[in-house]
Amino acid sequence: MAYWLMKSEPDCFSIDDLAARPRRREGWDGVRNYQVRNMFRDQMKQGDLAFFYHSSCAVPAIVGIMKIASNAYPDPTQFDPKSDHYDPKSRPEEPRWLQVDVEFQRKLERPIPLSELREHEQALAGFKLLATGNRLSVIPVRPEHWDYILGIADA
DNA sequence: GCCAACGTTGGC
DNA sequence: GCCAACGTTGGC
Repeated sequence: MAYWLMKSEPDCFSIDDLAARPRRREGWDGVRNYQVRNMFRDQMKQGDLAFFYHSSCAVPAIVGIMKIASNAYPDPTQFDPKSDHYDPKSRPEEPRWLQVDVEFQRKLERPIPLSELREHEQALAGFKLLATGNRLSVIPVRPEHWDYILGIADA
């Protein structure tokens, strides 16, 4: 089983929004980045766990945990002309973009701000969230980093 | 295949 | 709102 971090702007979709969904599940749609698409397709599996990260907001932070509730499948918004994520170049018989379903697990005891994670640079060496210029909305998390971050949350 | 221009992300 | 970093596009 693998661990991940997935970003969302809370003004758009927050962890509370996920917790309020029927069955606490939602499709993680709208990803339009090939690297993330490939991670969905090749590496992410149902049953994996992911941190929910709030980005582009007053206090960017890891706020909770969700479970990957499906394997990758075509993102329906790419075929919807009314969607902000519509991609006219993608064809249903050859979908370009994938999504997974996610299911709320729990919030952390407290949000762990990015600024606080940076104080643990040494323990979290190699964690791509802390790399400058990182813009991927889905990031793999090494098991030891996952455990370490949970330790910060409990402290 | 190169690379300049442009658009987007996301922290601050 | 600014700007650095990065991805994508398109001309050649």
